Amino acid sequence: MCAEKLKNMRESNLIEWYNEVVLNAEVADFSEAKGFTVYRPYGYAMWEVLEEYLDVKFKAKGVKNTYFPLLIPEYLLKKEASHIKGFAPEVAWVTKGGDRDLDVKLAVRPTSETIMYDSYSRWVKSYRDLPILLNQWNTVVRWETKETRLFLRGREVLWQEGHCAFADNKSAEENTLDMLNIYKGAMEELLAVPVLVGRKSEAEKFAGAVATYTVETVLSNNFASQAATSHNLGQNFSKAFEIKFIDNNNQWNYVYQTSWGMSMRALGIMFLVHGDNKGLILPPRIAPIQVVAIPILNGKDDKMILKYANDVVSAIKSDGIRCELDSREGYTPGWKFNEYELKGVPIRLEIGIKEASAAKVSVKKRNEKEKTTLELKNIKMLKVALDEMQANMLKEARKSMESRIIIEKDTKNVISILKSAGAIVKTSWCGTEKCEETIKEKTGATSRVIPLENEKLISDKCTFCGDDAKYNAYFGQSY
RNA sequence: GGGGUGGUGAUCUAGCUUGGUAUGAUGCCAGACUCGGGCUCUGGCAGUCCUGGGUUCAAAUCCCAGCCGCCCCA
Repeated sequence: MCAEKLKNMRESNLIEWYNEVVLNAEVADFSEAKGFTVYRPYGYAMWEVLEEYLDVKFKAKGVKNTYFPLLIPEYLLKKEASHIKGFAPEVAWVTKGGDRDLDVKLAVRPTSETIMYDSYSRWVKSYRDLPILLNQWNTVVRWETKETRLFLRGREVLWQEGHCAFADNKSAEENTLDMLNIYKGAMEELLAVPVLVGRKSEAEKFAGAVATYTVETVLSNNFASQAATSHNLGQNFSKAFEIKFIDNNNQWNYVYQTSWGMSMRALGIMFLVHGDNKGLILPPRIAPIQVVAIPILNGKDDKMILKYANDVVSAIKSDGIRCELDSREGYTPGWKFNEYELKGVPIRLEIGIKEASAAKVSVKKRNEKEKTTLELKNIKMLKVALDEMQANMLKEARKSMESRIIIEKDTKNVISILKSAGAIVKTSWCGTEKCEETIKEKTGATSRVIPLENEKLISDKCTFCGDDAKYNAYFGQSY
């Protein structure tokens, strides 16, 4: 892709930029099945890093991995009323086996609560069987009818879904917040994307949940995007699915449940938050290639340069850094520079005769303009540089996020800002579904997140309807 | 549902008014180049011109029907 094409595109049309970059950086691709994404090795490698990070954190909380069926019989899906109501419009159905019609329609799971909780109801008899702490890495299908977007909105979602059951509500709530905290960590520590943490409104919460918690992000076009959610399901599902146990007082009780999920979408958000007009900029911790070394040959010292470059790369690898040497022939160094900038590789080393003969390397960081040089004996400094870059990216992203949030209580202003996606607005709100519906009609925006802490109200009255305000909340357009 | 607009190698594109089997670029392959920012040069590869039908000696081009995409309106 020529640089001209990307010029200023990020500022003028973030989504167009995003598509160009994700496709050309070979992160993901469209497929012939409309709305279904192909994750290419470079993109999938990032998912593997995220997966490993989360898996370790989940297991530290006692969660074990499991696998449940892809298909869910219709009657199971219908057991919890608000759940099916929420998902019905986007469920894909299997109605035939070969050319025979099925007696019972099978839903391709849009999420696995129902099929899992049916099993839970048979597994739980006593308080000794609790808690159940399970997670699965899988995909779910939701038949989106709006335009699909790579990573952000696809019909098949690659994710993890955790499903826990407890003897009491306190444990369930604690688990919900624990997981929310893990998601916050993944976004901020790993992806260097700052998040707003809090609760979803009645209208925005998960179908069948008592409370939904979210980590919400803010993009450079002032749209918000939900990166992960954690739900306290209370006893809604356990009552529908008869998940009962006898407690230590010989009393029957329904379990308290949670479910929580993070998907590939988190990566899409990261791309949107960190790129520039040359392409992606990957935070070092998620980057499949953290350092790329490009040999610059001159025709007469090639052997020596390549040997030196290989030695350098080995030394870097032995420090635990994901480092590659790109010695492909037929591509000029300039071509490779552009290629790796597009792919967002954090650090590029240039190794030619100048470097090889002086025992040093030229270093170019993806997020800085100037090239520097580094003595080979100090090569361990790359690790420090990567850590610094990771920290700086989060800092910069946080600054950017904060600059896009406006605290405002003037109704007219708020409406006009929301309508034009001029910012994310924090304001005081009554929190009712009816009020949110009106806001959506007027502006296209929705409530994104309600802070967890008890904050001082920006105003006593709801900015939108004038009733008594209950809490402050963030509003905005969203993907 | 109504209206508009488009469909040409893997990708983008010219040609269509005025019919004569397709233009250029990117790409891919082979090679050259003191290969330090997508360089340059040589040769080659690559197309059911969305599908079906019609008109014609002859259709990417004109006509009809259909399919698919995008935009606008309901």
